[in-house]
Amino acid sequence: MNVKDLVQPNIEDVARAARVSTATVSRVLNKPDSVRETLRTRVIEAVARLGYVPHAGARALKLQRSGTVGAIFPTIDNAIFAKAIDALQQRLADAGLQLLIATSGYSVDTEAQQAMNLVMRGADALVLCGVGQSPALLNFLRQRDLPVVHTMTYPPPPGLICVGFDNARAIGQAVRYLLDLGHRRIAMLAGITCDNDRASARVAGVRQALEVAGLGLAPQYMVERKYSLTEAREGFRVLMSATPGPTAILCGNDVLAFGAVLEAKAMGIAVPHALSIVGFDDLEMALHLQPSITTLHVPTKQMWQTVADRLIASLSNLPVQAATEVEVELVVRDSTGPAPPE
Amino acid sequence: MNVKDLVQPNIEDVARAARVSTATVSRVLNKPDSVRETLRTRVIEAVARLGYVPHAGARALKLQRSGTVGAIFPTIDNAIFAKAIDALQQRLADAGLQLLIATSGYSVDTEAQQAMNLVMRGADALVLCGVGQSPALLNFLRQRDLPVVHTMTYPPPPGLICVGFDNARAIGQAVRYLLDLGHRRIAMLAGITCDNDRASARVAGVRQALEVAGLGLAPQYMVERKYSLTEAREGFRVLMSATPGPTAILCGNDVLAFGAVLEAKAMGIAVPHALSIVGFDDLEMALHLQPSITTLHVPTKQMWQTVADRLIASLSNLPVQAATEVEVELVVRDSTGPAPPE
DNA sequence: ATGAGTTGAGAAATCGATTACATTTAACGT
DNA sequence: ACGTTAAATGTAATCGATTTCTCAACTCAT
Repeated sequence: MNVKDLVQPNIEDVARAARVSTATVSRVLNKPDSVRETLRTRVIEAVARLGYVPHAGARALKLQRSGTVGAIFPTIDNAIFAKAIDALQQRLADAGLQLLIATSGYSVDTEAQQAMNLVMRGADALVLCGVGQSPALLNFLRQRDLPVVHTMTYPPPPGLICVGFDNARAIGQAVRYLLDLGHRRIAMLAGITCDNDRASARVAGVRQALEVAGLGLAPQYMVERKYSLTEAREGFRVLMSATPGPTAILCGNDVLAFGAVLEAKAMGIAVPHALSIVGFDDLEMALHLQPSITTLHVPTKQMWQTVADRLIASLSNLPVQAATEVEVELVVRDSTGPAPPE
Repeated sequence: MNVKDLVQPNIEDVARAARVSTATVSRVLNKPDSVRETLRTRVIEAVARLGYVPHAGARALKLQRSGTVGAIFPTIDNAIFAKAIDALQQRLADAGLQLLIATSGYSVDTEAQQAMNLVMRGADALVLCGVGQSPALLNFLRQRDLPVVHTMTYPPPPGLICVGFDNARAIGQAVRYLLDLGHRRIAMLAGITCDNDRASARVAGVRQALEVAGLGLAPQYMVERKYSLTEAREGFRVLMSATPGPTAILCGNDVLAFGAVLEAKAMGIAVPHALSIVGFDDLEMALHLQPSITTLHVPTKQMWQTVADRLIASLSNLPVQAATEVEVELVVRDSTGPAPPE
């Protein structure tokens, strides 16, 4: 028992060592100004000497909040989410909040499970990607009255708090840009749309913009692949095997675009002279690859800082703007150009 | 109060709803076989109906463990760490453990702070990168008798548990390979070595291998830059401005190598004919870029699964192998070739 | 039908930190 | 020096889940 006490000192051990009550120790730690100097230094010294660290579980139990925010990402193996986590974590840390991260692997069931997990671990609020959660999960969260911020989509269904952008409208810009360049045979290398409302919205946005121009997205001009270079290259080859081949390809995100550009180079297809390629996200690499990639710039850092701000406001019981839109704009680089002559 | 009860039901609410004691509810949740069928179904039904989720804080308080493992990475904005997190998380999840992630931004002070944070949040064990932690932190962890696994380095100082590889020896392979190709003017584009024992070891490994060959690493052939494409390109230009310029460049990791290759292309330097470039890590992109990049392959997934296994063993009080080495091997691709004639 | 043995379920103590409330100490004016 | 008031500190109840200990109920052999 004596040994155990040494290993994990609790507030009582500190109190004893400083010859004060536990209440005083707690006060020194939480509102130092309410304790007189002499005792305060005694307590601080005892804390340091024993290596005391408050037990967050006990604290959460008593306070009914954990100072923790949970976020569920589809994956973290994608620079766009890595940046998101960085931005979110920093902003939350400034407000004294700790970020708990979980991944769903693009499955709504895993997402629901992870959400439960985070709630159980005491998350005071949650961040979710998109608005395509399982109804059971959304009900559960509503029932618990837990602050939730949805992201990466806009506008949200009524009742949801959301910071994001309109995926369909954003990619529509790119479609119109390609149409203006004279492209008519436009294909799409999309992400997996199942369980992913953002990927779906991007496809829908392409369809819609093409229809406005009296065109369509033929089945052989539409391929879905996972977000990896290998998958992208393979999907690209499938698209290029259509006859006639497309003169422009819109990609579901930059990873797919990188794969497309790299495979085009490997196949000896000149980009942009024979084929235009457009990405989505504007990862760092998009600027550096040769050719640099025309893509839709998402203000990731700003968006996720805003997400953090909404969370902080929610947790302070301040009024929160339900829907916030961020601007996505087309960045024209070297991977796109006029449609080749017939 | 009634409303509050509805929002966050506790075990007592469930017990009341199922007309049993709280002990029975707990038993149903933790060892279902010890409760008779009739009561068990009543409890399960009540749990589902109320949307009850056990309070992890209260549980941790009573059980004196949280089922949680903390990991501190320098950053997550680097595919190598993203992969690491994925592998670690999955393996831990299989064992019923939740991963808590924190980042240090390559600062030992932040690392120590985050470690405290994770300990406070109840982490039952910790994963740290390298062995360059602050002495204060190492003392604290030893004092608390907390299982810690160090990674990405080998061999560890006595007393530390570690899964990793010998950074100096690994990069030594690459140096000898370049020497064999006839290179004599070999430069290094290193990561920031301050507070980073892995980056330092890689530099030391290059120095050592060059000295064995009777060569050295001249100051103008050595540059440190952050792990970003923009920084890498700038650092590359600095190295190439030396006279005479190097014929081969070893990079601290693949991100730096990507930057070097991209800038070489932009500057019209032929790789590998005029200049050889070697990376470290073997990220997916290394294979796909043109030219593909010669690099040191780190078995990331395997390594991190082993880390998870060591953690799980520690937490089960099983004996744990103190030091485990994984193999790093040179993967020769298109970014390296014979030294150009004088 | 009775008692031994077995199984199932409840009552209550416990984990560590916080804080309302009670009590002590200090400060100050007269 | 004394009382009054304000500030500082202590006492003990509380948060929710687990588990030991205890007791009740049931099975089965005699």
